[in-house]
Amino acid sequence: MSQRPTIKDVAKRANVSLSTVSLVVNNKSYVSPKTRERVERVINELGYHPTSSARGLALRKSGNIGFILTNDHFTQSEPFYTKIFLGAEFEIQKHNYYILLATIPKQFNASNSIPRFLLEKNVDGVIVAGRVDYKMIEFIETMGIPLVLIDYKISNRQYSTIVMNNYKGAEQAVKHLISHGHKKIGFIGGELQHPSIKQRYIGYSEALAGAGIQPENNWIVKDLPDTRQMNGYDGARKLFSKKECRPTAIFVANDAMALGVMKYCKENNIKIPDDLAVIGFDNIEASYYVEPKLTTIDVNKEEMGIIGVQTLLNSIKEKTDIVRNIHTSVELVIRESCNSKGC
Amino acid sequence: MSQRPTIKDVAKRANVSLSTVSLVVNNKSYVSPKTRERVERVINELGYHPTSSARGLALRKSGNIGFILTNDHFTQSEPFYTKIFLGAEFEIQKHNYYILLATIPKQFNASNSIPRFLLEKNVDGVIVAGRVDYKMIEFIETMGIPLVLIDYKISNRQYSTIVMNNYKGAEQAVKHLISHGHKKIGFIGGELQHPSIKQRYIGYSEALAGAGIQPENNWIVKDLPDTRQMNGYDGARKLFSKKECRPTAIFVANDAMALGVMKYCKENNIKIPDDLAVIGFDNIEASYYVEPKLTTIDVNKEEMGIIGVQTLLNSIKEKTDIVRNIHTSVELVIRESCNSKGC
DNA sequence: TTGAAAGCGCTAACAC
DNA sequence: GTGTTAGCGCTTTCAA
Repeated sequence: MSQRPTIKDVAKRANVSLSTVSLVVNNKSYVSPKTRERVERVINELGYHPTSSARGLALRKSGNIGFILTNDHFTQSEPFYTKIFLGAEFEIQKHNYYILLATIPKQFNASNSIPRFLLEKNVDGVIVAGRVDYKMIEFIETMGIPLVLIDYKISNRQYSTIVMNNYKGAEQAVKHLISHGHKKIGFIGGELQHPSIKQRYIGYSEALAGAGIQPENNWIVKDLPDTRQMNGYDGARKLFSKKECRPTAIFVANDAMALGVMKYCKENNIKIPDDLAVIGFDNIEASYYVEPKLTTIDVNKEEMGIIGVQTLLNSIKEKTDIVRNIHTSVELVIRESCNSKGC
Repeated sequence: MSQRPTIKDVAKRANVSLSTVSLVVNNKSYVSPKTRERVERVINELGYHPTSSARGLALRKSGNIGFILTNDHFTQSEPFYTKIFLGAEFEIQKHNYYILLATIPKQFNASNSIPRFLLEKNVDGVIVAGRVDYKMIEFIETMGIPLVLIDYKISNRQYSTIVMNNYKGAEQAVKHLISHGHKKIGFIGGELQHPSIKQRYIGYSEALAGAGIQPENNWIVKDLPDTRQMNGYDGARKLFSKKECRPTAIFVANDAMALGVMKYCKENNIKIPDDLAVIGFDNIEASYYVEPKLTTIDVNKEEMGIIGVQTLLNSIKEKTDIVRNIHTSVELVIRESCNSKGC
């Protein structure tokens, strides 16, 4: 089997030196049109292409970026992070890079959690998607590798970050409710420490304020341990335990909890959307096949991956340390859990 | 910023030669316990790791495999091929390889369809998922790169192939129908040239034969142009145009067409499952939120990716050209489109 | 058992 | 404008 041609073969055949070929291939410095033409002809004849590892070695660049997320995020059935990943894969191709994927345990452990591509200098930059152990971030930073975080924000530290526009999404949700005539609009949230949930709460509050509505305290449940479905259920129970001044609509901080709310309502004969309008956030897959289909805020996961790649590639190109914080678009998806009849 | 240590640094500090360090790192030949211990200590002190591009250059191996699929397969909303891809990503990590992804146009065009990683010697093997232009396959073959095809079979040529067990799936579907008391079981298929559809048809025929049932000609529609939903609709129309001897159940060669059948039935007041039992194939996402939910054959997409990786890695390791043909598991998913009431 | 040296294929000063 | 040369960091004969 014939070996593939090297730069040497091209040089020999074109009667020029290695460096001339290199110059032609990389469009560097000036090469006379004649020799350029000749070299190019030979390159085509031979089907020459530079070998990536040789070039990588000489340039100390790999042409790859790393994509890190935790195991559980990669394997969970709701394809949130995998969609971000696929969006990144989609975009990276246009830039002639490749993505190397590594999933790591939730708990950082220096001996086995460090992606091999970091150790082996096999990436020129890294995207971290979702919350990972902060030690991981620190490690990447000490290596001096450009870094972009997607759907994860670390307070008090300056990293480039891509997050969905939680504030705006919440605002849209609440405005939608208001436009349907609702005034008593509740909020069910999980851990407010979670930066996304916090922004959604702020969006909720300010949207109400903007409409001149002063929310009652017992419309709001924000002391839930986390954002899983069961907490939505519990939140609804808390909300409806008090008879007086019940909300007619609820903005739930994510779809998982919204599903819990719907379950509670079904069990307690509260009709959605007639007795109660419900609106979620995230547009998870389950949200479009519950009964009634859930109105929610769609998050463009692929876009987050695409913009993450663009942002990272920019910081690789620039040597300066510009920090960018980008909020990606969200969109109200109107389904059935909230209609005008209820007003 | 301190440069990362090289093999040279280790050698110097441990007072040995480069080659000794290399031997230790790679567990080659015999190194005296003393020096091995000393070298290993220094490696840990310095946090040394071999650089992938340097090693790749010396060994003429990249440590990567390529994953090729067509653009339309990558971007289509039904995540069939992306699930195969994610399964492959999941598996590859265990083997200390990386996957480089390339999507190519449906129509092969030598100037722009060839993944860069092939040209730049950046992969040690390739997985091709789904049907691609045969020229692509040929090109990979002439490069002498190990190849595995997933969900694509080329007749008359010997390649390692991973396909779902179409035959068995069809058999299970039909047996399920029979176990519900159905005897008049129809088949709606698309292009029988498609190897998967063909196998499903054979599975259907033999399952009937096994039960001593001789299918009528007008139970069977297999002259449809392709396997899209509208063809299922048309197929159902053909089937029901003849009044006499209608089937009481239909095995449809894929879910997309099954959805078309259901649409036809809804429009023509044929009740599923009471008037007609329907069973599909593929377990696409839509199949679990149609009304009624479709009983179907699940294809384990992730497993196809996992086994694809294992198979490819084996052929990379062996230098011999063993060809493997693997049929991955399928599973009957019982939902609502086919119950006992109808019998 | 270990070391010296050549080579993997490419880039980048620097010289001419 | 183009060639010479010295690396980039590693592996692998071949000697000792």
